[in-house]
Amino acid sequence: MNIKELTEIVGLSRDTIRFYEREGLISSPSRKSNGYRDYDNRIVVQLNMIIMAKELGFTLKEIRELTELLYSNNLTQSQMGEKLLEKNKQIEVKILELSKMKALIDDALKGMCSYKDKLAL
Amino acid sequence: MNIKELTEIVGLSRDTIRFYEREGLISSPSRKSNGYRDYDNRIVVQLNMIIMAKELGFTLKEIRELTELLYSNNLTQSQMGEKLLEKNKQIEVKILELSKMKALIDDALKGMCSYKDKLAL
DNA sequence: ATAAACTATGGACATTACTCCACAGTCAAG
DNA sequence: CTTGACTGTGGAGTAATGTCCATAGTTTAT
Repeated sequence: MNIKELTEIVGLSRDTIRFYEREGLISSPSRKSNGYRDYDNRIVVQLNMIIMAKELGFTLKEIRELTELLYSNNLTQSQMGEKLLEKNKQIEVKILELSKMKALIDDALKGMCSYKDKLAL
Repeated sequence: MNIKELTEIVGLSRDTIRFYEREGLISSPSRKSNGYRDYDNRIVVQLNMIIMAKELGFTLKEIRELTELLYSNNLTQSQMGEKLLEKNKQIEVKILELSKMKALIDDALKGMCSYKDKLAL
């Protein structure tokens, strides 16, 4: 598919997709005979992953590292396992922090009269 | 307390703290007679909240909105409730997305475990 | 009283992550 | 064959989020 169609599917701009390509977050797609980029369907999943990860506070650099990891062949199993475990731990921390924030807001909603005390201790 | 002590407690630089003050994420502390900022303990909780929220992908603008919300007096209960519910929904989405990412990584790790004899973790 | 460590301010600089622009080639419709 | 929508490239511009610097006043220890 052309880049236009891809932008409509994933909701990223042409420039952003090209930017991610330059930055190595996605691999360069094959080109048609006219030089146009020609994407296949796997790119959609990859870009949605990137969008999600960004919303969760991962930087592009971290995302690049993680995807390189998931697609890489030149790491030993133990190197990869180590890094994946590390990422997993990071994610667990984030989930915990979100739960805390959610509890805070839930509390605020529950007892809105005394909401200030929750934050200001 | 002076700003130096605060930087040591929360792990943010002097400049960052001053930046957050300029940006309205934290309110201006009172000053000593010599002009030095004089922080009380509540600032520690506030800054830790900000750090957490940032790690979770909230922008400073969003964080400012949320804290303004929590400290505001000029909102009706229903306006506030509405916004808090909205934030809560945002957080739930983030938790869901993190769970998805975790599942993905867990899968990758699981797949590797079929080769666990070779793993030296 | 001097040095070392701390504080203040305003403004310049840096990085990340886009976003826009100018200019040019390609393609499909009328 | 022209027009409009699409694509390509390289490079400039922008917003968010800090970070650094020059200059100057204050405090504490020796």
